[in-house]
Amino acid sequence: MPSDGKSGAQGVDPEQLWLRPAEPRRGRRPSFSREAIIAAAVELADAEGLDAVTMRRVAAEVGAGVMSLYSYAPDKETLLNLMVDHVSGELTVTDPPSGDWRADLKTVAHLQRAHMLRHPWLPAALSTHRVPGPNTLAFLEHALAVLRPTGLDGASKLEIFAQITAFVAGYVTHEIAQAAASRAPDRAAAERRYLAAVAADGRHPELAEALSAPGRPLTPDSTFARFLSRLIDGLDTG
Amino acid sequence: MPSDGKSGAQGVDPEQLWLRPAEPRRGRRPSFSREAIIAAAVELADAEGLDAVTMRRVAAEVGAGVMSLYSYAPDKETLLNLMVDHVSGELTVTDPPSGDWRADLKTVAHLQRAHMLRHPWLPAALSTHRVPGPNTLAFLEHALAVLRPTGLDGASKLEIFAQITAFVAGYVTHEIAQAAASRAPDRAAAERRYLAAVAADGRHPELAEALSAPGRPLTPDSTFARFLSRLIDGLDTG
DNA sequence: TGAAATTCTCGTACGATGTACGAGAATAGA
DNA sequence: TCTATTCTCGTACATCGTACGAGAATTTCA
Repeated sequence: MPSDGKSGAQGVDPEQLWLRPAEPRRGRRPSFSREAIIAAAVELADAEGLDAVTMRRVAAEVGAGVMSLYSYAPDKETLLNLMVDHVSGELTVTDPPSGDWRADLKTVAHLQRAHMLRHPWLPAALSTHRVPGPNTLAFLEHALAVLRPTGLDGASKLEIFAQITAFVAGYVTHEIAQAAASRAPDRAAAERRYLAAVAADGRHPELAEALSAPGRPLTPDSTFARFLSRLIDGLDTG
Repeated sequence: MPSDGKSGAQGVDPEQLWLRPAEPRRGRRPSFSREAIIAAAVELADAEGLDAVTMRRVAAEVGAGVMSLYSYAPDKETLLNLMVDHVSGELTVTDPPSGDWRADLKTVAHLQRAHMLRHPWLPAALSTHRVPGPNTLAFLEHALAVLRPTGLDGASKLEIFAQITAFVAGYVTHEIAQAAASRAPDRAAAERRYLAAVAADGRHPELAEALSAPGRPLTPDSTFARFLSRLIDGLDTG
């Protein structure tokens, strides 16, 4: 499924990427498949993070030469887009909207959060690679259906979906950083010591008090639900 | 202001970074300054984006050899942290909290948005480099003072500030992407054509309708204010 | 049945990046 | 003046994305 797809500007051309028919019935048959390459890249990212996804490592994983990858994706940025849409295939929604659009929208966001926690590289990849593929569009279609009862116009519905997604990505990014910090106790302790030192300098009384009276520790689940409710319950139709 | 600062784990050690006294009164005197290096890096990022900030280019800008930079910052990640805190110096707040903490918190968020629009690389840098320096902590101190009337505990106040910051960063990221798209008309047109093609395939009726009935175009300013209000007005003290 | 056209494979090579190393220059205290 | 300390920076290396082009596989056409 190769092609040269000349593109004048920078970035990824969605038409070249997603609307390409599978025509070539001549010439040497492909030894690999786009699917296998994407799957290998996703596996790498899941296991070792986005930085581990190099063309060389992906090629080694599928047993191909490095440059063979370029027959299946014109460049790495495209490969990242393909990865994002690939995992978005897990976001399949079976239930039709219930009619309670706020509840449905919260379900959408919870699905997204679980999805991003399963693929921790997603928030970072999403922030730079935003060419929606078929799986992403299927999920968008569902979100728009959920928002139908609001009677809002198209631009508003799209904006709400984009903002919810951005919110979830931001939240999960933060959540993952916290979790990583607690898995590196040395670093977390160093940060606590640093903040304590700052709080003790007398010029940060509010910080000092906040650190000395922390209150009950917050769980990511309930905090997420709380912020999400605030955001969604505040949405008004019209 | 150099040092070797051995750090066992990965990442940046906040104590080594921000709590270092200026002791060395022996040996060759520095030819440059941390300030000048950071300023040059920020200038580069403002003008050409984060990718333009390479050690070589920063060094050239300051008139130093590449490796001289490493006397002022142990590695590039540290330099990015320094850049973030450097520009956060612009976030100085003079007015004390008014007592209307919701209004004050909205002002905080609007300050952050203006700040990030002035330094479009900030959201990306923030998502990976989160070791708060003195300027960041000063702003945090102000935010905590703003939240005092809520009577919330420390962890909740810190969480609210983190979430507001994440929300603003997410919003501005999106806003910048939109603006960049409208500055690359070819790409925007290609994306529109692509979405129109998808909408015409019959399997995306909601998307088709959303695109055909877009409604009044949304301005970033008012959309931001609207989402922010939803988020903040929904916060309850208790 | 060739010959030509097409398509995929992948070794080699190039420019860019972050930074380790260590020799040399400058400064301070003895 | 000697020695310890601190900063400067040329060289070198591993790693990255990917351009190039020769060779292998397969189809189409004469």
